Amino acid sequence: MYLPHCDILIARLRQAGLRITPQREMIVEAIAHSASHLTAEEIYLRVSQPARPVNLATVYRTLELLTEMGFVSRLDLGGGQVSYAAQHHGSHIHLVCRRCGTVIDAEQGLLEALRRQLQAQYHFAADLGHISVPGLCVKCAVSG
Amino acid sequence: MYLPHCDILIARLRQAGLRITPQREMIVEAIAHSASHLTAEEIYLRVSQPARPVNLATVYRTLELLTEMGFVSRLDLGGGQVSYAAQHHGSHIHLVCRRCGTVIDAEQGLLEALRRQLQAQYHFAADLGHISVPGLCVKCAVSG
DNA sequence: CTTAGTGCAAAGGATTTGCAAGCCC
DNA sequence: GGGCTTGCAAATCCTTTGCACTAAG
Repeated sequence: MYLPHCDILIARLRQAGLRITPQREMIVEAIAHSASHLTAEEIYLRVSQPARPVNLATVYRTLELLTEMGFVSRLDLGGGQVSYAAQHHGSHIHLVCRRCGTVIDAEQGLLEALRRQLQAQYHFAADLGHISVPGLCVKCAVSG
Repeated sequence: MYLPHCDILIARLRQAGLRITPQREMIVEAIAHSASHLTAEEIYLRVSQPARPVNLATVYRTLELLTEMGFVSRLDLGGGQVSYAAQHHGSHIHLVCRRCGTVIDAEQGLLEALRRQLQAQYHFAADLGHISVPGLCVKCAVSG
C-alpha cells in the first residue's frame, strides 16, 4: 500500500496533540490492516487480548475520534450495526441489497469525477473512499 | 411531480396483497409528501394524532415494509438515527459533514451514469435516489 | 369468516456517559 | 504533576418482538 500506513496515522494523532496509548495504537492497527470494513465489536474482538484487555467503550471513543479526523469512515451496511473502514483502501462502493442484505464491493472509476464535481459545485470535500448504495442484487431482482 | 404519488404507492401495496389500513395510508402520505428525509420518530410525530393514535412500532414495521418494496430508502446520516426518504424526489446525494453533521442535498447528474455502470458491471439495480456521502463542509474544512 | 395488522409493553442491543483511577507527555 | 484516557458499570436510546385484540378483504 502506498497511502497512510498505521504509523503515519499514529504520527498524525500525535501531531494533533492527542496522546498515543497502546489501546489507540492497537485499534488503529486493526482497522488499518483490515482488508475491509469492521464493526465496532469486531474491532473490539481483535484488539482486546486476555493479557491486555481493551474496553468496548474505548473502542467506540477511539472510532469516533478517528472518524472525526477523517482516518476512517462510518458505513451503514444495514443490520443495525455501523461499520468502520480505513480511508486508504482505494475508492469503492458498497452495494447493499435491500432485500437480502448482501454487500458487494465495487470498484468505480466514476467516483473521482463525482468527487471533483461535488467540490466545485458545493465546496464539499467528499470522502468517496467508502460509500454505500442501496439497491437489489441480481438474485433478488430475479426472484422479486 | 410526475412520479409515484402516494395513491399509486397505496395501489401497489394493495396489488401486492397487503392490507391498506389507515395507519399505512397516513405513513405513506407523510413520507411521500415530505420534501426530504425523515426519521422514524419524525414520521411518528406527524402521523400520530390524539384522535387517531398510531403506535411507534407500527411506524417501524411499515417503514420496513416500504423499504423492502423499494418505495423508500434508508439513510444513515449519522447521529444514531436512521432516516427514510421516498424514492421519487429525484436523484440526489446527501453530503454529510463528519465534523459538524450538517447535511447538504446535492443534485447530481453524474448519478445516472453511475447507475448504468453498476448495472452493467455488477448486475446491481442501484437506488441512487438517495445516497449519503461523508466528507467535510466548507466551514469545517476551513476551521479544521 | 380468516388472518394480516395493530397496540402495548417488555425485551434486546448497540452506543454513550459519569466518575475514579491510571498513564502519557 | 496535570490533564487527557481508560475502565467499569449503569444509563440511554433506537428498534424489535410476543401476544392478545381488531379490522381489512
